Amino acid sequence: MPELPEVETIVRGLRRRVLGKKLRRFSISDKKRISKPRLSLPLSFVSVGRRGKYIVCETDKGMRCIVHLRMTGELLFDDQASNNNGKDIGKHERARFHFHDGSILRFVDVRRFGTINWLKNKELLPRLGIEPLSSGFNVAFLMAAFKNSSRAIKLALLDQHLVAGIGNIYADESLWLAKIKPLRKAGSLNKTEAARLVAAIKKILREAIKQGGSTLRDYKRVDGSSGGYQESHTVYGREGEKCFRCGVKIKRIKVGGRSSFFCSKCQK
DNA sequence: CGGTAGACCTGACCGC
DNA sequence: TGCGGTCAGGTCTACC
Repeated sequence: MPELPEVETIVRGLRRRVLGKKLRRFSISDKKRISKPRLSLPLSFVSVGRRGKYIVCETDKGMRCIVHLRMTGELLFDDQASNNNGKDIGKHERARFHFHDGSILRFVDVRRFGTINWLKNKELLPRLGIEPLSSGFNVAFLMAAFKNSSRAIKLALLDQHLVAGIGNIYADESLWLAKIKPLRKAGSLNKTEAARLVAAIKKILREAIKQGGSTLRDYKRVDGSSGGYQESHTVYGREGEKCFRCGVKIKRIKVGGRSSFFCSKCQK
């Protein structure tokens, strides 16, 4: 489900709600892909951050809690008063963080691909590429990273070891804005195109964060509300509809097995 | 190493 | 109403 903007939105929501709170219990109801920790409780979350699509919560007890939502994971915060009006989230709840003030944070995950790992501080996160919103992600970086690469540009953008956080939606949206076909060989971009792509990625990710991410199905903010950026999608999910730039119908193809939407006229 | 297909899961949706 | 096929914001492994 979530890509960088969705994960960033969740992280910002978590910061306001759980930072400094005392965790008194961590319970698991579906242990698949969730590590069974020996925690020294209570503990406090002293920071909540994001690396690529990972949520990283540091504690005051020398451990970090690393959450990856994969396709359908959600983190939903309930204070004592409201309970997110839980419909059927109980059915897919997989773990729960219980805080001293009675509030809880639920990990809900229909497809059960999501992961929660408690790591000692010295244990490393998976190796990840550059953050696309960092200053180091620039034309020089992209030209060097793509040099001699014969794979499709879209696949390069989805490679988390190269750039961390871009997924299927924002790859398509960025390529449309940069006027580059998803199947172009990554190594074939010239400097002008690389510059357009870098600018497009940053612009789209920033705007998507501003709108709280894209909700197509499962993704929700920690308060249960939906994101708004799906209203701004230019190509993703718009097969057969008119390109906002040139009016030609948006096409859908498979690239690396993933649905890819683009305009065959204005993306070169 | 690159490229690809399949695996991991559940549910929604579509056509018959 | 039911059945089968297809699809889904992600990533990992096996195999050519």
